[in-house]
Amino acid sequence: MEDTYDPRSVERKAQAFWESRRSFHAEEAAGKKKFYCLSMFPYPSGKLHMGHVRNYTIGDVLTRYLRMRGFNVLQPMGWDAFGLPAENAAMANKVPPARWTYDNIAYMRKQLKSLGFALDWEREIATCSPDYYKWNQWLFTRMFRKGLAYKKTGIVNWDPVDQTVLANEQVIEGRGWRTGALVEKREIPMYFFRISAYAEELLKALDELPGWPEQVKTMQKNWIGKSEGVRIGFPYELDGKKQVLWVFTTRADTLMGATFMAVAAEHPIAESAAKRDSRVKAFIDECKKGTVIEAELAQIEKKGMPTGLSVTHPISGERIPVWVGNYVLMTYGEGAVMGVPAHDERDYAFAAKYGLPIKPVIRHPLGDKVDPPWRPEYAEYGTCINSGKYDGLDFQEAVEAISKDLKEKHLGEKQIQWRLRDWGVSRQRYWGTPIPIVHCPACGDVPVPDDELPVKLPEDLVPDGTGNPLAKMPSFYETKCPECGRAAKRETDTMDTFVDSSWYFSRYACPDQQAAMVDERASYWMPVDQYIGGIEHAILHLLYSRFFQRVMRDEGLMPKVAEPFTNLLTQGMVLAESYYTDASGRREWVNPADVVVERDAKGKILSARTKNGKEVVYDGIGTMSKSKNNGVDPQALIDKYGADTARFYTMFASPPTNTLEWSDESVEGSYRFLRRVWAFALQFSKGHKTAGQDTAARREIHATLKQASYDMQRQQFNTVASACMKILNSLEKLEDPGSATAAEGLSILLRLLAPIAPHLAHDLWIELGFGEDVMKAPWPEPDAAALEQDEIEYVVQVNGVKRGSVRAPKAADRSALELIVPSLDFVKKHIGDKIIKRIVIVPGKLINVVA
RNA sequence: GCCCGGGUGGUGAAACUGGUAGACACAGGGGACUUAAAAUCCCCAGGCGCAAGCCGUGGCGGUUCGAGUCCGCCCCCGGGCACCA
Repeated sequence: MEDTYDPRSVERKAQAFWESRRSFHAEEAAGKKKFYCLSMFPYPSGKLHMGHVRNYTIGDVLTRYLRMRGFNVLQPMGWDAFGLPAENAAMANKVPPARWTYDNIAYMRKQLKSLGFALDWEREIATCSPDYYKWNQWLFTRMFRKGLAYKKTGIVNWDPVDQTVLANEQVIEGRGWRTGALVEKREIPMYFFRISAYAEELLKALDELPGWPEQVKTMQKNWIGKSEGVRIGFPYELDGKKQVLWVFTTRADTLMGATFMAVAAEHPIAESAAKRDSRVKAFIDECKKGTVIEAELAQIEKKGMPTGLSVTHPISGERIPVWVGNYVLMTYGEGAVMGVPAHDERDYAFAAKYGLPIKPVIRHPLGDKVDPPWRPEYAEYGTCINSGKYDGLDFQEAVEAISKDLKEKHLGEKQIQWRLRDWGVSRQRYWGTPIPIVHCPACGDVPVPDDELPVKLPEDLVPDGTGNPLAKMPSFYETKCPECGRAAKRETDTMDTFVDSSWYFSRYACPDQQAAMVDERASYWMPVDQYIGGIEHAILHLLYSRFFQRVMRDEGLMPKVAEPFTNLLTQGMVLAESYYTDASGRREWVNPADVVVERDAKGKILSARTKNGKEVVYDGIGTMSKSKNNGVDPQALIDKYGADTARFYTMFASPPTNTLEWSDESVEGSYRFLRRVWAFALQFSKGHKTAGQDTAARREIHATLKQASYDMQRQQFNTVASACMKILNSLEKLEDPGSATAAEGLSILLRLLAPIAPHLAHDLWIELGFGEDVMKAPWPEPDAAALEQDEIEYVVQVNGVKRGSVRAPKAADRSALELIVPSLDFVKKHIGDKIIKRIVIVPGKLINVVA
């Protein structure tokens, strides 16, 4: 073997070995227990960033570990290849998105290969390939026929200058990112997936996912948002016609305290009021300005305007004024709420602002009155007061009584309301899956027949930022109706890229299948046993995937699989600082690698400039993203230290679920460790082999192994890496580096290291003659005999504070210890003349004397 | 604003079910080797204190023989909020 560790040649050798043996090729095998390990596929943005390296190393460590445990492992890789950045790049460089995307894929594939991930590359897929998106279209047509895909209007961000729909990301402080124009809301027809039809099942099934983090399940539960309440009708007359304004409330017990109604700007009642009252029209127009981004809407000042209309209270018969409120969402319930200012914080603020009456109807912990300022107690459940026949009822009784009375009047009944909205999938963009619908003047919306799929996306277009180029391309959209044969127009919208990522994991099982979306091989591999990806996907991607799996199940594909992911590991984000220049009024993001920062003693940034002296603005720390240009490219790291160091370091730096502020400062240490492993192996290989045993060292090594095995199972890889270091420390301290203990320790070390730094482990395993393939070696087991000890060192506390320790024979029981401890000098000293009340003993560990 | 996380030395972190706070490293200081440097090796190291000892896991309070770990309130940071992926 070489005298020094040369990662380049070690890694080349190992990768050639794996390639020549197709080591990572997975095949369905009936007898062996399968394990499908999957990391979220990357968007081919150009280069890998540290988030990818972390994500894929986590997956790789797991699969290599499970291989050693004897599982039939599948770990595939592919590309989430449709999306907005390709269009942005196209605009900037005048290169078609297809070309840009395929180039990026080629480069990133090379990077992934150089990291030595145990991936089955024979199953690679790219979602922008017609072979793949054909099945998006195929499933869409099934869903369309079943009514699971349907058309209605949706609200989008509209850039009035570029005459184009903007993604939320392209709206910066209420303005279009390219034009700077104030963004408007616009209603357009779109297709939706009826995910709401599965709301109940998606919610319930969360309870049967023990392998998912509680955190994620809670987020999904809240997102689906099941609430039980009452739908209440408030009758009114408009232009001589009797109508009813419907609201949903979870607080029907407060109905008698309703003093106003608030409707969304898009509500029909608001629109009809606008026709009569120019002030209402002006207010609604005002509401329609700005973005559709809910995070921003939630923070704007709550404003309203009376419509001049009033409705009748269904119980009391009182007249109640109807307002338009900018805080009422058309997308939740029926776009109207009843205002009960005495018992709802938002309604209170609204009523206080506009001088509307506040009528307390619930006895709260502070009494019967509601005086300013608002107190959270006002919203608590309590007994009804000032509510006529409902006085004295508690929450549940009041809801029952009121909903019963409303039902008799046909003005209400109990209802379940969901927060989850149907999934809008239409995008007015080019680089995505064409929606397979033909618009026929006679037949309406007609799905494209199976034998005409896929509707292929032309790959040579270059978008210019003024809308979807497909809509300007007659050769794409001019077609004939599949039903009547008359001239018709193809849909030019494409699908949300979340559609692509909602089922790709099943396609990996059978990427070559031309005749079907998936085949029986998917039933073998699915569900994914371990899914790994960023916590940022906790809701949308994971929920959509759970929905799609059920749609596919109900379509007869993989009939036994409802949940796509049995176990979920949510990787913490890799964060980096971001900087921009603001010279032209448009933000130009500067990569942190190109920024020189000056800090004060506390680490606060004093000034930041680019390497050529331009002042930049610090934008805080956040997730590595293409849009903020703050991704740290791992390539320099790999070039300098090799893949094993990059892998080892990312695992060592923190546990997988932690967010990680990237710093490559301490990479050196990981490299130094791998070099030391090499150096020790070299020393061992040159030394004389002896049968000598070192009991103390063996105990250390096996104790460390025991902990490392446990940590491996609970996926805490940073301490597995530490364990490798500890074992090497023990080995280096051995008096005889050729001893049997050294041989045993090395064989344990290399196997622990094999999942994390596989190239080095592979090479040394062969060089030292342990075998021909470390991946085929069994995972090491700690030897119970090596862990045996005759004496135990007890920590001794007095009143919970550590004062010393005492060695006692392993066999010493409680009464023996109780006898020894009070006579210890340091115990006597700290007890003084106090009386010992009790002695707490934690077996094998600790003794606490309480005085 | 709403929902979900996180906060431990100068830094990344460890401490599994409440039981020795800071394992393992990085950066740092000191030393050895070297003509010198790199590399390597050895030693030191939470803060205050000569020491005994005291303080210390974002802050305040609580439960407990004992709290980084459990409970309550607050502060700060990150993720998500439906068209970034």
